[in-house]
This record gives sequence, C-alpha cells and structure tokens, in this order.
Amino acid sequence: MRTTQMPTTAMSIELCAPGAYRISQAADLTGVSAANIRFYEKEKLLSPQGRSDNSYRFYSDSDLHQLRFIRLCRALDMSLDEVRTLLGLDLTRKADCAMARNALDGHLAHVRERLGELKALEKDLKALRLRCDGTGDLCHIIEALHARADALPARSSATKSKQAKITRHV
Amino acid sequence: MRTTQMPTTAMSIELCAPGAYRISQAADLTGVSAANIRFYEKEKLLSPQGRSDNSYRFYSDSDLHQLRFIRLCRALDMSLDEVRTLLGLDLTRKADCAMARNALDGHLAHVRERLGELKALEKDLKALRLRCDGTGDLCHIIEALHARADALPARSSATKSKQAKITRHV
DNA sequence: AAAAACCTTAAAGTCACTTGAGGGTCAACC
DNA sequence: GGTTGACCCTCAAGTGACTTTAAGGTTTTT
Repeated sequence: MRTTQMPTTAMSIELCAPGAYRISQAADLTGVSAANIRFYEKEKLLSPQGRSDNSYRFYSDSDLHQLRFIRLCRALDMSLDEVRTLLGLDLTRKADCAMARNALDGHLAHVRERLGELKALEKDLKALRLRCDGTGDLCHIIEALHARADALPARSSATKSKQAKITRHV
Repeated sequence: MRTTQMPTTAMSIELCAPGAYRISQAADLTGVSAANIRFYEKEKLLSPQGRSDNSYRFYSDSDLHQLRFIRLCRALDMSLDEVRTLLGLDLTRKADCAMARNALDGHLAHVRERLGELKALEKDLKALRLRCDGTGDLCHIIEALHARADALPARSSATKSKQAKITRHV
C-alpha cells in the first residue's frame, strides 16, 4: 500500500533515478514530516533539487542528508537559526570550526542551565507530592501551594537570561 | 521614581485603601508583568477586583495571592490549563484532593521524562564538543555532525508521546 | 504648557511547527 | 470512461504563553 504511485511512465522516468525521491518518501527516509519539510523550505533551510512536470517536489540523496542533519541538530535542541549557521559552515575552514565550537559551547551552557532548573523542579514537586496521601481532612498539596504562593519573592533571584526554550523530542 | 503616580485626589481615594493596587504595583508585588497580568485576565485566570473611574484596573490582596499562585504553578512548569484546574479546587473536598494528587503525579512524570532526555542530550553535546579543539585540519564537530546525520534512524524508537513543553523560568 | 509616567485596547509578532481548506494529479479497478 | 483513493500542491490559520507595538487617554511633575 506504500508502493502504489511509483511512477513508471516515460514522463516521470527521471523520478525513478537513484536519488530522486518525492516528498513522502523523503519524509519516510528522514523522519521529518512532509509538512515539516515544506516548512523548512519556506524557512530557507533546504530547497528540493527540483520539481517534476506536475510541480511535485523531488529530493536528492544530499537533500536527504541535509534533512537528517537538520533533524539531528533539532534533536540536540538547537534553534533553526543555529542550524542555519551550522549548515553554512565549511569543515575545512578554521574560522568555521571556531564558530562551530562557539555554537556548541553556548548551546551546552544553555542545556546545563535548563537541566539544573529541572532538577530543582523535580525535587520541589516530589516534596509537594509527599505532603498528601488523601487520608487527612485537608489536602496538603493545595494548602502548601497556597502557602508557598504567599512566600514567593516578588522577583526571581536569577538575572533574566534569554528565555529557555527546549521543546523537542528526537 | 517608583512612588510617583500614587493617587491622592478625592476621586481615587478608594484606590489608596489597603488592598487596592493598580496594575504596575501588582506587577511589582507579584513578579508577573503588567502585560502578562492582562493576558491572564483575558485567559480567565483572574479578574481584577474592579476598575476605577478612569477605567484603570485595580487589584485586591487576594488578587495578588492568586497571581502568585499562578506564578508558582508556572514555575513548577504547569500549563495554564492545569493551573485553571488547580485554582478551582477546594482543599477541604476529598475529590479535589484526589485531583490535585493526580495532577501532580502526571506532572512529575512529565518532568522526569524531560529530565532524562536532557541528561542524554548533555552527554551527547559534551562528547561532540570534546571531538574538536580547533588544532586539526578538519573540524571534527562539523564532521561528526554530518556523519551522525547519516546514521540517524528514520524514526525515533520512542513512541510519540505528547510533546514535551517546558519553557519557563521562575 | 509640556514632558514624563502611568494607564487603556486591539492587533501582530515569537518559535517551530501542525492542521485545514480547497483543489490538482496519477494509477488502478469496474 | 468514471470513480476511488493515494498522493501532491498552496495558502491561511491554529498552537501556547506570552511579548511587543501602535495609537491613544489620564495624571502628576517640571
């Protein structure tokens, strides 16, 4: 049921050449959804090798590689801007290597900061959860939540860093 | 320079009563920005005690408490929907207590899942970073990124769970 | 009288996508 | 030849939790 639609007519013979995939095949082969691939094109992160007569996009093997590269970077939680930067780097240029190291260092710092926050958060939630087993007259969770709200400092102690934004699964 | 604008005319005497704060004061006292307070109002998470003649919002002490409560829940990384639920709970009702415990359990699971992902991520990034010190001919970071992109499985092994969404600082 | 410091609303922007509407293309079956 | 169904297209809007901007009103200070 997936092998229907394999074009066989003369018009589309070029589409059967090795390294010419249409969007749903590219999606299957890279794990990036078709809609997302179109989105990346709009964002200028990759452009398909070309279009066939019927205006269907088609993708080369190196397009697939680039999609996987993007997906990996996103899995490493980089922003599309960071990915754009990385995509433009040449691994034989010293300056580009320095940029890559910088990008990674910054990114690592950002991940570690968020990791610290999440650890504190888990501890907090666990403590809160342990306060209540449902047997008492009052719910100690709700109670504690209200009590703690009143004890909150007006401002957080941490200086306002750029917003943490970590959202993607692999 | 912050105590300017304290209303003193007869018209606004009620605004000077204890427990009547205008929006920027509420913001200062709770750590929630004025724009964000308006946003919460639009989202029906709280409505100000009232408006004065000039249509300025004003807030009671219990409004401030509610704002702090919302902020705490957000700091614990709950969605506004979860907060809405929690705000409606009565700590003397058994059923409500069960809901609070459920909400917390679900939330804790979600945080732990994300924590695991982030730890793996940090390890990955660290390993990648160690591959390159900028002295070689080729950038081993960029190189490794490309090599790893090609080795990516088309689909992730984990079953698609609801999207992790952890974004806020306290 | 003018400037500064507040307040108001409504709308648009952010990020990385996803979803939906409305329609075109292509191969296979009856 | 008509229909079904799996693909493909574009463009627009929706998501969450905000922030920012535009355009203006009010109050206090200089």
